[in-house]
Amino acid sequence: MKEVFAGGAPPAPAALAAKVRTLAPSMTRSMQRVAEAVAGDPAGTAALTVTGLAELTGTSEATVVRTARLLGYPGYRDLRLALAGLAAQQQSGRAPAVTADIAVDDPLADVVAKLAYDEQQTLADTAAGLDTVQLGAAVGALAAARRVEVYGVAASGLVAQDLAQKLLRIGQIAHAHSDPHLAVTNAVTLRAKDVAIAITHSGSTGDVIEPLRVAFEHGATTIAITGRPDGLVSQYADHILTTSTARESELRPAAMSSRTSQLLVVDCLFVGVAQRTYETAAPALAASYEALAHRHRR
Amino acid sequence: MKEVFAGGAPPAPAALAAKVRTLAPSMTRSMQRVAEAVAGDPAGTAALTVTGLAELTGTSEATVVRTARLLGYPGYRDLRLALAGLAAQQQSGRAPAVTADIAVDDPLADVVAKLAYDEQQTLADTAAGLDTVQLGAAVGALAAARRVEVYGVAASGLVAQDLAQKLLRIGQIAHAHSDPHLAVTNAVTLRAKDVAIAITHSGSTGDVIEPLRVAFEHGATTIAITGRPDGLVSQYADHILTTSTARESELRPAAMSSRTSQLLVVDCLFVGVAQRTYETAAPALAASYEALAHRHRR
DNA sequence: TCACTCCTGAAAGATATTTTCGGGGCGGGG
DNA sequence: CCCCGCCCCGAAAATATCTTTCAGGAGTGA
Repeated sequence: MKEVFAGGAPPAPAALAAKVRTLAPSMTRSMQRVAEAVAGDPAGTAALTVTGLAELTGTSEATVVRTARLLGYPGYRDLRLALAGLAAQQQSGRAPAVTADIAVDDPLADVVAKLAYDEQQTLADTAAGLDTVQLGAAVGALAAARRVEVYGVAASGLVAQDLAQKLLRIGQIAHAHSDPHLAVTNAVTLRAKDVAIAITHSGSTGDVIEPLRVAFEHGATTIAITGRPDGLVSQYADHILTTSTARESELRPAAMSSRTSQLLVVDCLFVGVAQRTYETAAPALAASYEALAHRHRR
Repeated sequence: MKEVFAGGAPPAPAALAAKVRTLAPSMTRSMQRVAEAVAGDPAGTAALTVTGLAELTGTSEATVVRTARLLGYPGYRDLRLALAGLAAQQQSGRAPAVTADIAVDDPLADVVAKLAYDEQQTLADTAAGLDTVQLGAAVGALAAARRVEVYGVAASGLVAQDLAQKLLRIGQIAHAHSDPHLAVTNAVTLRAKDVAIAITHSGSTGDVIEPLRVAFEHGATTIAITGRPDGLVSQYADHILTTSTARESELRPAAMSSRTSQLLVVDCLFVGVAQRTYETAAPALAASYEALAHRHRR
């Protein structure tokens, strides 16, 4: 039987604690015990059934239901839902501790939260700081490129590989180099219409600057992805894409956030190029997907 | 066979939307309808009984309960409580997620904004969905490991390298393998106290599963980082770390968000291990920083 | 086409919630 | 001081809701 709830009063979301105080005087003793338990530990009581809450407060199911009614809910079931909501709010509300640095004795849950938060922050900063004009120019150069070479070492080397992998999948000729000698050797062979990209957080990684310089001097279009646009690498870059830098700490090396930032830039480049060369990129993407399908079992 | 969902899986409050996306592929059609309704309108569905939700989605009560179970709750009742919590958070919290797909003719500024937003979302989902118990177990195994081998191909291969690089910097013996044959060859040499990690978004990449299986059978501790905890790879994993999956589109291949998610997990592992082995990790970090300093010019 | 597996929903079974109903405490009047 | 009546209270019945079982049936591979 569906009992239509009388008064137009919709259940209270967060005002529950207040309501308890307001109505407490008009409650009987046992109902007060129930209300008290509910207001004192929303999360805990939300996990209990009527019977459970009745036992906890030393009362009966009937009293629990009566209390729920008095608080403005159609029944205990609805009070319980409201409690769950309240608990969730309280839970999410007390999370501002994540702005702190990661400490040696932080529990893992905190580590996860802090890392996620920091990386989100890095992404926001990068997106805000990215010069879309420079990005557009870089995309244009890539889309028209005959061949693309990407230079990066260590953590940035992985980003370089990521970019090369992506460009390959949309039919571009792209390679990543992390061996500085081979990179220079490779750079010597570049000409106009070729594009060279250097990725370095510090902007002063010699092993990466050198091949970019060589490419630059041989007439290739050069792009730098760096966290220090005033760094040495910029001297040889036609287009400069700036990544953001987050504060680092002992347990959170700079490589972590710079990588996140660099990857976002790389993704933007990739999508930009894919848009510009959609006619060829789309089939290439589909084809590479198809070709790999049989490598997955079951 | 590793139990994927049983035991230590605590119900997820905010991770629900992410969990739906993660598990959707392994759901049957009717269960997907239920999951979709739940993820699409938490507040609305929280107000419904099993029967109501079954009718709304055109399925049966049994299917609704099955879906709740699959999502990690003991039954529908608990799913409903979680939904109420989620609804409350959305209500009080930030604006609803309005993620438009990236279109071919989006201006670059939009591309940047959308990509950044999507990746932030992915990070939040991953953090919310990460099982800290599993993470803790994985960290423990790594901290005590004599030797660590990481397997991954293509995009996941880069993540594997990233993890290996990081572990090396805190004095662990770690290597990444992307050549499947060499990986298997390597896996054969593993023993107890060694740790093998497989990284695969699909959970069914044969080239990565095979070395993990070999390592598993040779007594090494095995860890899987995957977006499909129900995938084949989990059979050979002692610990399973789940990455989140964002919906993908033509211009935004799955590799993009899965990589972001995987990297967060890797970072968490790294920091966790660094904490546990702080005595040796801190000097190692400092030393590697020092050793690279002269490679930066000016 | 057939056998097989696995999804699916109807209905039985188990729990949880709500309602009913009578016992009993407490205060006021006799 | 005792009796009466009011109303709070909880036990248990009644109802709603959730869970499990079971068998039909769709889809799939041989």
